[in-house]
Amino acid sequence: MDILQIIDEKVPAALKSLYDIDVPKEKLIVNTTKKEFEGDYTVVTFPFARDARKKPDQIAEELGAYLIENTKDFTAYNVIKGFLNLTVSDDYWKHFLSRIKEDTSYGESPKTGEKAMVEFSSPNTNKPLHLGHVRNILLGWSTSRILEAAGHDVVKVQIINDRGIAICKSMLAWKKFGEGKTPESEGVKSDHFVGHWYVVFDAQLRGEYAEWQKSSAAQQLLESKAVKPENVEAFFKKYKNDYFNEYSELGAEAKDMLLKWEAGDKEVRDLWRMMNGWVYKGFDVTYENLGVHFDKLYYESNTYLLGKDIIEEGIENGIFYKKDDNSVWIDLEDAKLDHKLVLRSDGTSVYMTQDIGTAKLRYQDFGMEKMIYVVADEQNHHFKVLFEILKRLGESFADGCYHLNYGMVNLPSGRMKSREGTVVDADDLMKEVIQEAAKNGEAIGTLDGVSEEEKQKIFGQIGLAALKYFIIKVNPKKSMIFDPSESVDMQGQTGPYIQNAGVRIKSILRKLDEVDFDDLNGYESIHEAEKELLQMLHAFPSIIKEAAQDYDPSHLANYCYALAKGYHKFYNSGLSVIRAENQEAKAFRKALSTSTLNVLTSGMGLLGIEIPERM
RNA sequence: GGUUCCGUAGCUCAGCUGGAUAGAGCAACUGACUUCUAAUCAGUAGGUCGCAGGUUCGAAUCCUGCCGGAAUCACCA
Repeated sequence: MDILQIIDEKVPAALKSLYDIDVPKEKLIVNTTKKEFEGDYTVVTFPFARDARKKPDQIAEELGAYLIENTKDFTAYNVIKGFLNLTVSDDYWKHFLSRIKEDTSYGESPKTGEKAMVEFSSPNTNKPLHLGHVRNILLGWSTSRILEAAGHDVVKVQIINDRGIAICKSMLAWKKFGEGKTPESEGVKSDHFVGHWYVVFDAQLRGEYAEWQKSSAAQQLLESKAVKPENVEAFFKKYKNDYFNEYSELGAEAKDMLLKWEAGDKEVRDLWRMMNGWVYKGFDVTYENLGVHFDKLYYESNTYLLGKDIIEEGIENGIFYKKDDNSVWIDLEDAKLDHKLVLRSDGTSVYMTQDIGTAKLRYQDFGMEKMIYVVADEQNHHFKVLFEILKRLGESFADGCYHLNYGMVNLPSGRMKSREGTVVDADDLMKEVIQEAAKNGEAIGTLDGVSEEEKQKIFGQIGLAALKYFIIKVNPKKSMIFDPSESVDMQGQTGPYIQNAGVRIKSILRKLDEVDFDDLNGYESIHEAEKELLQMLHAFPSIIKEAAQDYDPSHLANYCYALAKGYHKFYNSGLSVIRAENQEAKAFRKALSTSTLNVLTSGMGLLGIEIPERM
């Protein structure tokens, strides 16, 4: 039985027997004992003092004595200022180690049968993926894996924003200026090729806008708005969107294209299919390189009309109301969310309408109990409203909806801006970290005998580990500063550091001769470095549960680092595995090393990080 | 202005439902490789946990108010 369960049961029983008091669960605080004190687990006795009408020190003393007396799993205790430090028997630890040493699924919970859907990535199809997507994808992917490990059935989906004005801009620019060029003809990765035309469009538009600013129409506008000369520049900067909609020729053409698309115009649809095809082909490569995939893709072009019928129905049920101008709203004031428009006065839908419809469609497709949206925190409000509406519509999964919001990724120089060309491209980024890993690897020279192909694979694993870990170790809620030079760090609290612990173990296991695992039961006196590892290994299942419950992979990332650090420490502590003092020690340390490797492999695997054979 | 999130070492971050003297990494400095992979380890130095109150045996953690930063509050997507 799990030692923490034993404490959970025995301590209340002891208090009942000693003082005839009943302690509620939340008053029982158990921590791992701090390094500077003797013991493994600590019970805090302050919360019992009032009911027991005794001093904490005395309670701790009596409780400790009782536990030693009545359980075989504790061998010693000490009391310091109301803290009862318990020492767990070596036998318990040896049994624990025997149990997990060959269990590669250690840490996973049994299947709950509960179905969870995770939506992540969900890019627009007008340009390649960038650093912001990378954070999103890594969060979504690892959260999916963690939920699986916690026993859920997980469906990984994305909604691809494949229609709208943005893609029309790329399409229009290619049509006008592309001269029939293709990704193949230019030798460019196909999503980057499409992104190029988006940039071209913006450049053309800016040129057109600059010209227009000198026109009489522009001057008239300035006069009518009474813009002062010193404010002209700022005014035009802000006015750009209005210009696009009201004056721009290119804007008119793009909007015309969008209308034609909606009308199903064959030429526009063909162009759209071709350019989106290019984008998907490029995305596939990026996803593959990142090591992620999806179970089901939803396309906005198929879902953007969904939800209208739900709104119509909701009007009849009094959930929505219609204004005089025919627009449809929902009153969410009692949920402190104001009123929200769900259908425009011309009857067309907005984002919210579509999301309501898509949610329902997904429920029809999969019948999930949980629905996790991995979307940046700029949309917090949107999701609050969405979930509230789903609740009022009586959707069964509404309570299981969760917005996994994460903060923006900024550069040391500030926000990424596409206009200023500071957007960090996902493909470039991966290439850079892998190059850095290769540079370091060649310098260290540990792979000198390895084939070139194998080397490239390993450098890829190391580089990606550095990048992924750098991003995933940060609490999602926090906006993060992404310093490219730090993201390629391979020392200290990094992915490669953790990989290195695993690689060390693999190297030892390769060289280790046959050992009878049963011998570990005869091992005497577990050392401190070994004990620390055991305690950390012991905590693994609860770390996964916690990460799943909080939808926070960073817990797991930090845990993996602590475990790797523990192993490096053990490794350097003079306790040799191969040259262990006897067979018992060898068996014990082999089991300890194997277990650590298994947990590192599982834990890092849940983060989407592999541990290479050597490095 | 309303709402939400954030503020911990020079920098990047941990710190679980309140628990012992607030921890890591980077950068700086000192040491350890004919050793089981030194992408490692041991050590030195670095702090008014934004500020002020409150709750209590105990607060970085919970509550309130300020200060500073971010996001959002569209008949945009």
